[in-house]
Amino acid sequence: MLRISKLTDYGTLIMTHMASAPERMMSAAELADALGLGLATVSKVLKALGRAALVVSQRGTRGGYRLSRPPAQISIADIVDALEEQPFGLTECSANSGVCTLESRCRIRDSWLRINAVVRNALQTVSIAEMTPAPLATQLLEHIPVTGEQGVPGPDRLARQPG
Amino acid sequence: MLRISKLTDYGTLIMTHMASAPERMMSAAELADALGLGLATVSKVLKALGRAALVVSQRGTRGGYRLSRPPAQISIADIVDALEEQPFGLTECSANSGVCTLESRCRIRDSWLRINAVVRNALQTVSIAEMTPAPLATQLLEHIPVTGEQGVPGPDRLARQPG
DNA sequence: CTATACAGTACCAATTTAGTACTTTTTAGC
DNA sequence: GCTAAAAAGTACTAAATTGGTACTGTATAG
Repeated sequence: MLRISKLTDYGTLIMTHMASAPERMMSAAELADALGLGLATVSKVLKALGRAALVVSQRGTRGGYRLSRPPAQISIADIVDALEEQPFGLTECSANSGVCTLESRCRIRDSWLRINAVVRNALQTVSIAEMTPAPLATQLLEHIPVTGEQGVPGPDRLARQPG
Repeated sequence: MLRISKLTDYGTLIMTHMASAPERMMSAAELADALGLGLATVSKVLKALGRAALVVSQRGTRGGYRLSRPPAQISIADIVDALEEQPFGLTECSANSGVCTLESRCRIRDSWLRINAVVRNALQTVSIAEMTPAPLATQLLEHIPVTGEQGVPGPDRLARQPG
C-alpha cells in the first residue's frame, strides 16, 4: 500500500501531541483520551517508542511518558524506525540482502537503494516540532485563505468511537 | 511496513525487463519464465499495467505486451500508481480527506501532505530506463538471435538522466 | 479451425495488522 | 508498610490485506 501502518500513524499523533508540552509527563490514559484512541493501543505504541528511546517512562503513581529530547531533534524517520519493521526499505530486496532468490539476476537493486535513501531523507528532515500544532492565531489564518476548499466537514466530523 | 507490495515490486521487475528491448512484444509466459515468476501472477500485474496504459497488449497468437512509450518516460511513480491503492499517500488522512474522524482536531495533516509530495517526487524522478539492467553490449547481443524482429531500437533507449 | 495468448472474474490460503485482556512490577503518597 | 496508579510484559483473537491460482471468455494469426 505504500502506507505507514496505523500504529505508526498513531505514533506521530502521540509524539506531536507530546511535543506541544515537551516537559510535561503524560500518562497513556491522558494521551488516549486527548487523541480519541484506545488506551491499550496507545500503551502499545508508547512502549515501542520507549524501546526506541524516543520517550522516557516513569512508572508508578504520577508516572507517565515524556519526550526524551527536544521535539526539534525527533524526526518522522525516528518514529517510523521505532514502529515499522526494520530495516527500512521500500522493497524486500533493498531492505534485506540475501532473501530474494532473484538477487543474482536482479540488476535493479541499486536503484531501489537510491530511492530508499531519498525517501528516508524526506522523512528525516521533518521534525515533530515542525508538525506540532500551531498556535491558535496561525491555525485560523491557515484556514481562511483557501477559497473553494471543498469538504469542509459537517457536524458529524467530531463523532468518534475509539475502537 | 512502508513497503511497496510484492505485485508492485514485480511490476518494476517486469517493466525494467521490458525496457531492455522496448520495441519487442513479449508474452506473459516469456516474462514469467525470464524473471522466475508464476505465469498467473505476471498476467495479473501486466493487466494492471495495461489498464494504466503503461503497456499495450496484443491478443491472439504471437500477441503479448509492449511498452507504450520510451522507457525514459516511464517512472517508478507510474508503476506504483498502477499497482498500489489510489490515491497516493503515506497515511490514510493524507490520501483521503474526510475519512479520518480526527481530522478536524488533527493539525499534522499538512505536514503529511508535504512529506508525501517529497516521497512521490523521489519516485517520479527515477525512470525505468535508469533502472534497466544491461550495458549496451549485452543488450545488443540479446537482440541478435531474434530473427525477423521488427524495429531497430534507437540510441534514445539508453538515455540516462543524471542521477 | 485451431492453438495461442490476453481479459476478466472469482476464490482460497497465508500473512500481517489491529486491538484487547490479563498479569506483573514499580513507585508515590498516605 | 499499604494502597492505588501506572508502566511492562505476555498472549491471544479478529479483521483486513495480500498473494497466488483456477477457470471461463474473447481475439487473432496461420
